[in-house]
Amino acid sequence: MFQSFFQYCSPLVSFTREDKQLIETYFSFRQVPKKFTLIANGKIARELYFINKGLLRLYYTKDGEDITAFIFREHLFSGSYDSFLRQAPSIQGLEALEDSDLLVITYDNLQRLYKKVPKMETLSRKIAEQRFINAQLILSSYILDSPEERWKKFEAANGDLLLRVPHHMIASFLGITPVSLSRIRKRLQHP
Amino acid sequence: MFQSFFQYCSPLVSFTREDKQLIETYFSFRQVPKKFTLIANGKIARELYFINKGLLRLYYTKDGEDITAFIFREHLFSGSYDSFLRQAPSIQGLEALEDSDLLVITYDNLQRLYKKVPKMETLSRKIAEQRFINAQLILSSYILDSPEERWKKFEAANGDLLLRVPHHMIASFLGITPVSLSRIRKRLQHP
DNA sequence: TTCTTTTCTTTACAAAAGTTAATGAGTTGA
DNA sequence: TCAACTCATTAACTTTTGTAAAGAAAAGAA
Repeated sequence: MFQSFFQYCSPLVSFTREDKQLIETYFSFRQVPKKFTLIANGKIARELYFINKGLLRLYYTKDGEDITAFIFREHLFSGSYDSFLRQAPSIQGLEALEDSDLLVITYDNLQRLYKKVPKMETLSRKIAEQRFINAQLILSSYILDSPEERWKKFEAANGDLLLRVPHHMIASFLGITPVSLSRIRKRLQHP
Repeated sequence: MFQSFFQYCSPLVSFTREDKQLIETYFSFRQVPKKFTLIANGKIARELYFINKGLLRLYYTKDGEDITAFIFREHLFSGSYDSFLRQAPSIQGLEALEDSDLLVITYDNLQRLYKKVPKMETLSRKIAEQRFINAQLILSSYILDSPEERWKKFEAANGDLLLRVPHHMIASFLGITPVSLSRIRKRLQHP
């Protein structure tokens, strides 16, 4: 149950056997079906999720349309961090794109865990840093690359997702319309 | 010298008098002139800067052109975080847009400080979280808003910078060309 | 299965931004 | 002071993307 979680942690902090046993008691396990909404836009994100199996999508809603902010794969932490960290209403929603198995920790439990296991603070700092670096990377791609280049990079890095996720969700993540994505794909097929 | 630094910290962590005195010894003071390069593209960022006075610009270079990634104001931490955190070559440069007064801490000193003052770990985590939230905010503006809307928001939030920073640097931050920014400004003047 | 919904692609047209180049105002520095 | 440079704006033209609508294929529900 916690195997891939501690595998994810091990390059970041070294927990003792006792640490691990304690940490496990602060998490709960949850299975959600495809299309299940974990965090609704406007609500406060009280939980963070480690994905054992499945796929979660973080999205904005604008003019009644969904715009993908990020797609989380298995063996990653996921959540509406912005809302979770500030404990303020979320401007993003989080939903399952596939039937998913999740490890869940609440905000309050995490704060308690910081006090019980100080190394959790280090883990949290490193995850926050990683997420920052990642956000920075995506942002730099928006700043530096054309939509076509962004598509190429996405395809190279996440080719498998193309079979698991509808293209219009990927298009909005790339900052373009499905129509434009279709044109780009056509352009690249017949160069 | 450290007044605005501890003022910045106080909502995040509460340092004791002894903490503060110790922390001060790990920083150094530096004055740099306008146009001074603090971190060159390709070098590893070994330092982080707290801006007592002045303005710093983080930028990418693509095809020989500068593209602004962020503009740091006084009373903020600044640096090429990506490079600093990973201690890997920077894909960004950092330069002074005005004569600036900086508090400087090195990577090694920061690691030592974590051990001496554990609360620094909490401060670092919270700063990383803030920076993540900020990157997220900028990214969501790229995803959700048109260039025209981004300009309006920038003007509303950072109107004072328009007098301190050349417009073409702001244009590249907004993801458009100076020509396009000029058109947008004209369009908004005569609606 | 059959029917409905979702997903993906295509077309034609409109709108916006990029590119290149020219102009003029304002600064900088020798 | 005067030449050189930087910066902002404008124009003409090209390229790209957005919008709206329609049809085909695939997936899901009754």
